[in-house]
Amino acid sequence: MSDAVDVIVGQWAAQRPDLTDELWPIEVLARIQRMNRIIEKQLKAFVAERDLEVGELDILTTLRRSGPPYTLTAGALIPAAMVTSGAITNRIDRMEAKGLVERVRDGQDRRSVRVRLTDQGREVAEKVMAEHLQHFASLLAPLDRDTCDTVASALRTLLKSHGDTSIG
Amino acid sequence: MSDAVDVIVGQWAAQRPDLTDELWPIEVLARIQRMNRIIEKQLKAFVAERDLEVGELDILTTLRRSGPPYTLTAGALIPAAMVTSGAITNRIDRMEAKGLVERVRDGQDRRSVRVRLTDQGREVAEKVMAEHLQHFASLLAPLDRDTCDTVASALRTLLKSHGDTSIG
DNA sequence: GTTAACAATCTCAACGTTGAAATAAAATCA
DNA sequence: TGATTTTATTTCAACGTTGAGATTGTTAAC
Repeated sequence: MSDAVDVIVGQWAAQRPDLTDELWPIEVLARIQRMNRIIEKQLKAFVAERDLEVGELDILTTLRRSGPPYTLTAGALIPAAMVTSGAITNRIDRMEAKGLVERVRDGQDRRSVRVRLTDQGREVAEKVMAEHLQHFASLLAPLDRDTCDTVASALRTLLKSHGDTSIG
Repeated sequence: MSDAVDVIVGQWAAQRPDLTDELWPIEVLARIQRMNRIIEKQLKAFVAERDLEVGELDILTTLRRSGPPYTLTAGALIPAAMVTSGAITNRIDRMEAKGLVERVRDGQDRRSVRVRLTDQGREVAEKVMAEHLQHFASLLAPLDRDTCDTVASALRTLLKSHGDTSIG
């Protein structure tokens, strides 16, 4: 059976037979793009039920998994989230208003802003992360673990080749 | 060697050992998300060199691969692009201003808008698509064809399970 | 043939991100 | 010390998308 990308590739093969041998990258990359849209849509619904935004969940989990004292500089959050500095400032603003994080000026380097999970923020993070993992698992239901491992490994190779090797 | 997602998973395993067995979905889904950001960034640079937007390339290629007369209704473009109707309207507006497409009112159903590639639009599509495929291939350089096929197959299964089986 | 239900597109305000410029602090060097 | 460069964050206008509602046209029911 075919998915939407099979249809796309089939149309190209019919329209431009000369390109048939060069369509294979679409099979991978277009599927990553389409799957990403599905993930984002699912994630949006998931966080909406918990009064969060997708970007806020991102900050929440990044701070939680960094371990005590659940504090990172704004700058460290940029590569972790793969967004620009302006987006991080906005997210912290919103989360600070919600009481999930607080800004702490660094005594050593007053240019830096240390973003710290509040007690409430940590509570939310603990609860949401467990649910988030179950939700994520359900999205992968049709694949067995071996297949997931194979895909993960290939994507790791790809990400490394594009320099996505560190988050700080 | 490890990528950014390995670091993330490692942090979680250290912080929440009780969740260790449930982290595997991250290995796949976080990598899809991060790879998607890289694809989008690459694509943005690619189209910028050609005076296009990513969404415009999407419309351009969708119309081209639909075959003569290179015409689809606005509604048909929605599932193809996986965006909302408002986004399609905006894209068509911009592309019409650039002379890449034209709106043709359907004589049969005057609610419908048929979006047609202009001659210029088709010329751009032909040229850009070949370059686009080469660019896409270069993004997958570190993977061999068998691996690509395996990943594509797994993602196809995933997409089908989420109902992404048709584009119109 | 009129009314109601449905369908396709457009409108528009709200939203989050980008990217460049501004601000402010620290580090480097003369 | 003072001047310059570098670093960290914030600001802000522009941009594209979303999602709800408005608009316009079609189909179905009576």
